[in-house]
This record gives sequence, C-alpha cells and structure tokens, in this order.
Amino acid sequence: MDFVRPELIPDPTVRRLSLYLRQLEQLQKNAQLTVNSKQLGGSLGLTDAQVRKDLAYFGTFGHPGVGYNVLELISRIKRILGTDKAWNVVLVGVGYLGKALLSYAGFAAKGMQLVAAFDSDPEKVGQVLSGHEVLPMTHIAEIINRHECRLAILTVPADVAQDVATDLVHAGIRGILNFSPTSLTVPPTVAVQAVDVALQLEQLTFQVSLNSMTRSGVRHP
Amino acid sequence: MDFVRPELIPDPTVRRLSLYLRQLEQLQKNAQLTVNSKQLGGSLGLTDAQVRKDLAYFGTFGHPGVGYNVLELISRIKRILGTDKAWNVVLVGVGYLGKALLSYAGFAAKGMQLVAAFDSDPEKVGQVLSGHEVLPMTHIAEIINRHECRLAILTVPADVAQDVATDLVHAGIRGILNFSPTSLTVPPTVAVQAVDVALQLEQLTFQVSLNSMTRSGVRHP
DNA sequence: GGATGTGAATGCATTCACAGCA
DNA sequence: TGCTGTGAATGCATTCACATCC
Repeated sequence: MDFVRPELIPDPTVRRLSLYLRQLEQLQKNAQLTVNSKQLGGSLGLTDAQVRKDLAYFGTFGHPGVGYNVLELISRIKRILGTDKAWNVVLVGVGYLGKALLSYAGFAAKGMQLVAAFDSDPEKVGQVLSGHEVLPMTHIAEIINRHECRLAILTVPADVAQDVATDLVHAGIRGILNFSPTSLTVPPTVAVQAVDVALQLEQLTFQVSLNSMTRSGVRHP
Repeated sequence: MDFVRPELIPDPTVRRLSLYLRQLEQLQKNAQLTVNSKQLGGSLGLTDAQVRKDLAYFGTFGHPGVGYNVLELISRIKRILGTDKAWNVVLVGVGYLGKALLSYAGFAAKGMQLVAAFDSDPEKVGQVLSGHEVLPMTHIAEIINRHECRLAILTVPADVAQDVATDLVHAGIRGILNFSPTSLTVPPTVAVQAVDVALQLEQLTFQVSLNSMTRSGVRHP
C-alpha cells in the first residue's frame, strides 16, 4: 500500500471506499471515462466534499478542473482495499447459508479463492457442493497452512462460533467474516466483520415504526 | 413506542440496541436475573457509560445500586425495536441466497411471517421451497396488499433491483432488506438496510492488509 | 471556468465524572 | 456501597469555503 499513517483512517471512510468502487465499476461498464466528486457522491447520497476528503486520505489522484479518471481510481481503490491481490479463503459450517455462499459468484469477482469447506457433521463430510468438497473439521489447520489462507467465512451455529473462531486464529486466520449471531473475542491482530441479518431486520422494524409514528401520529417539533 | 423525540436517536445507538438484546437473551438462557452496564457492555467491547447513555434515550428503566432486570430490559428493547409485534414479509428473488433465506429460522424468531416468495423466472414459479410457494412477480402488489406487508427482502440481481424496489414501495412496502449490491433510491418514508457480503469482504481485506503492515513492516509513530 | 485538496468550523457521538438513589 | 442517569468535556467525522491548479 502507498499511503502514510494508515492507522488513523476513519472506519466510515473505508466503508465508503467500497461503495465508490461499486459505483465506479458501474461507470466503467457505461464507458464513462472520468467522474467528478459530485457525481460519484450523488448516486450514493453523499456530498462532494465527503468524497474528496475520503479519497484524499490515500493520496492525491484527482485532476483539478476535470475530476477523477474512472479506470485509474478503480485500480487505486482496489490496491488500497487489498483486492488487487488474490486471497485464499476457507468456509466453516455448511448449513443453508454456507451452501448458498459456496455457490456465490461474487467471491471470485473480488479475487477470493475458496480453497475448502468444513463441517462437523459426518453426513455432510465428503459431499461436493458447487465444486467444493466438504472436509472434516480436523483438517482445518492443515489446509489453512498449506494454502496460506488468511480469511475465513464462519457460518456455524452461534454456540460453537467462538470455539471455531479461536481454532481458526490459531491456525493463522487473520480476518473472519462472521455470520453467526455472536460477538467474537479475538486478538487485536485479527479483524472481524459481522453479518447479522436478524439484527438488520430489527433496524428496519425500528425505522419503519419510527416513520409511521413521526409522519401520521403526533408531531414532535 | 414510549419515548420522546424519537427522530434524534443516534443510528449507532439503535444498532447497539440489537446487540444488547442478543446479549440479554443469552443471559436469560443462563438464568441470570439482573445485569449491570459494565457486564452488558464488556462482552460487546463497549464501555459502561455507552450502555447507560444508549438506554437512557428511551427512558429510565435501570435500578441504581442493582443494575437492569434482564427480562424487563428484553421486553423494553423489543418494544422499542418493534419486534414485539408480528410483521408480514415478502421475499423477491429466489436465487441461491433467496432460497437460503427462505429456510432461515431466525426470521420467525424475530416475529417475521414470510407470507410469499416471488421470482420472474417461469421455471421457478410454482416450486415450493421450505413451505413457501414461489409466485410470479405479477402478484406482488396484490399479495402485499392482502397481507398488509410492510417489509420486503430483496434478493434479485443488481440490474433489476431498483425497478423492483420502486414497485415494492408503490405496493406499500416501508422497509427493504436489500441484498443486491446497489444503492437504492427510495422516498424518505421508506427505510433500507443493505447487506453486501462483497463489501464486507473488502473491509476485511483492508483491515488484514493494514494489520500485517503496521505490525511487521515499518512503524508509523 | 471548473474541479480538486485542505485548513477551519461545525455538528455528533463517546467518554468522563459526579450527583442522587437503593 | 454500588450502580444508574446525565450535564460537561472530549474526540471524531462531516461540511464549509477557499486557495490552487488544469
């Protein structure tokens, strides 16, 4: 990577970087060559200043009077996010969700190589799903080592998630995409991203309840 | 709901409310009767002050010198989030992900009634998946009306997501759980929660790259 | 002219620290 | 004493506004 003092980049900025990338890839498909901060932010509901400040954390790659070169910006952001390289990934827990993720094409598009899937259920071990053989949990450490995996997708039941996570970390995993509804405790050298559909549904019901309140019912001036 | 000036509650607070609820339900299983702000926050990596401030937005239901009554707090938070009532939900887009979500038990646990699934593919229409018959898209408005659905789960390809979302909103949907990797444009009366696995993977690769940089490589003082 | 990059100003969210209650 | 609820203080993130450059 090529920016200074990386530790003090705001988390929200990194989130938006992914959004910019998504938007830019769309523009690229439409054969648009350059984009300015107002356009890029507008479709995402962000201000132009926000976009410029975000990008400025990582260097200065805009062109005053013109905007940003779409292809250039795509490649810069990919390098920043680390998706310009290939990553080997393991998936643990082949339930409904795990199966769905095994057949998810988006991983490969982001440079993710799914090298193996694991499950503790002997019934599932040996099955081949979307081209991936399900292996027993006992092989986790060996496979992670052999393929130098740094990322894991965790789709096991909540009550075993912490134990599995600890094993993964010991085996060398440095980032976990956690689909189990539990807060994992891991060393500070390990990153965790939580995906919790139930939680997001609750956010929705809250917002919807709120909207229906503030618009129809009593006004709060 | 029973709190004043709901429009000025910080978004992060609402997110954490869901986390508290998850934690509290765990405590309930362990038959713990009360919990103080330090315990509740600790397991989630939050300070005690944070917990107290969050809860105080919605009233005063702690007991000085004691803490919070677990059962009472669960029921209060559920009421705040709106998950004490039942919600009818439709799912649109029966791909790999849609199928996985149809068999997801977590919905029912949060009071969600999945009333129908829709897909535009004639091959899929008529199939019964996890007890839900797949209906053609032409029936969306009618079903939403008949069951007074306010929530929708959107698992269609990105290029049709905006059109489907617009239809859903016209049919009366007020909250969308969006799994398509696109930013939806909807009226301010409609809430959207985005679930983007590819995006979260990018966050992970960023953090992992960062960690391996700042720990082994050059230090940035 | 048109758009970037950036210090300064603003606006939020988190943390502190303590009064008050059981 | 132990813990809550909360104004005050701090710390971040966003927005403003303008000097700068193509």
